[in-house]
Amino acid sequence: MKTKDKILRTALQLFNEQGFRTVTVENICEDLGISKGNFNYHFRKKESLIELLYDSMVEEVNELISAIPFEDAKVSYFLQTHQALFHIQAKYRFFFLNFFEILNHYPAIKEKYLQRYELEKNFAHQSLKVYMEKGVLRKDIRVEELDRIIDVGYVLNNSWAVDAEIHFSGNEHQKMIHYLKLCCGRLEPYLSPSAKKEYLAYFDRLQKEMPV
Amino acid sequence: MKTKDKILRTALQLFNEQGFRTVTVENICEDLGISKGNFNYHFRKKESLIELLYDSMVEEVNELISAIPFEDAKVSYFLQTHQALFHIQAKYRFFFLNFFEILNHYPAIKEKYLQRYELEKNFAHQSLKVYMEKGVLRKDIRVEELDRIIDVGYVLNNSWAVDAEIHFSGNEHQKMIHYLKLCCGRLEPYLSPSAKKEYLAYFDRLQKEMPV
DNA sequence: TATTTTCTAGTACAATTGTACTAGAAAATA
DNA sequence: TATTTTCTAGTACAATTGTACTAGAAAATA
Repeated sequence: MKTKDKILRTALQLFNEQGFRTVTVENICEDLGISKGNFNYHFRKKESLIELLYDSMVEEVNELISAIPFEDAKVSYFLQTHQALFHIQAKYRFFFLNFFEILNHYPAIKEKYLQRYELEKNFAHQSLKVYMEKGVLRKDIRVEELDRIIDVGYVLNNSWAVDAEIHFSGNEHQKMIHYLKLCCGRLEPYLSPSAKKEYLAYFDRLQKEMPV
Repeated sequence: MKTKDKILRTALQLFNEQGFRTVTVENICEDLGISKGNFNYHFRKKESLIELLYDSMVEEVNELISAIPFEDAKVSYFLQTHQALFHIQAKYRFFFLNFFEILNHYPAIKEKYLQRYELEKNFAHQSLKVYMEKGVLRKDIRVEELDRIIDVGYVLNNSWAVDAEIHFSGNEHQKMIHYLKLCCGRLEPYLSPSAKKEYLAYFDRLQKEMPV
């Protein structure tokens, strides 16, 4: 592995553990056993670390989204996608732990983020519409309620990691299940009976997959 | 107003605007037109600013909670209390903008926070139980769903301010309505018919109160 | 092999920041 | 009025941090 990649990997790890503000360039170098000069050769600015890591995350999310099967709408796909998304978010959790501060300090990242936000919101709207048409969701959901479901989803996706860091003490698998339920459960009262069965079955299965 | 209070007020304002990490002691002194030495006389540590501000917030929340009328359960009380809570949170929003970082850097605050968390969670459980008994909420809500409603409420309460800062552009009143709906709307599908009417009427009224 | 490019360590330094300390003004109290 | 307490400004300084720069090693290329 090249030094540049090692730096990125170590930075990500330390950022996730301590928050990006607390971690200094020197911490990263120390942890990695290289000199500050070496770091400086690969990254002139500390900022570029954050931006590169953000870009990596976005790339992973993009790959995930483009792989969603659209033809047949199933709750389990919804849950599966969210599960995968949560894994990516956990991998880059420093970004969510310092959400406001990062967006405030790195205008380039904020702009990218806001662009994605628009795209993803449209995407969510379309998805839910398809779900209603295909009978996964009840058809009598008011537009206002649908909007709220989407908005809440966004807030929860951006903040579950903080809650997990502060409150959750359990293994990674349990954490995943807990927050998946937390975020996706908002659909529960709107699911059609068959979809609700599928929903509950998904989590039963997930619970059994639990690694001892 | 005493210098000490002026410092607290200015600090709060700057923290809310720029995040507590960005704001230096010097910024506060400059904004206030006093010397660093003066600041240092009133507050030996920058930390104590944060802790005092946190305590003020908790005190205001405590007053609010202790004033909740318990005898007759009504949705509008639930909404009213949340509205008041949101005002307090907006007043001290720096705390929520830098939630993870503050809890991570100030163990004293984290401990206080976690203690409150337990208390408030029990409180929420009791409240919802009363609501179910008195027919505000449907009586067939599963325990798991009830837990989720409470957990989601907590996450949303702690993170709506960040979302507002990043995404919302409107006046304070509109902001309040938007995020009140966002957070409290999760009860909507569980409300009894009469309570749902009350719920919708509350927001209709709120919308009309709108200051031009 | 000779030359160029890539990489690493080490040093230096400016900028930032919190806070300790001193001197004396202003206010309160005896 | 004399004395004590509270408050303010100003200076000094240590600690932290990011990054520029130099010298030379290591690797790649001609």
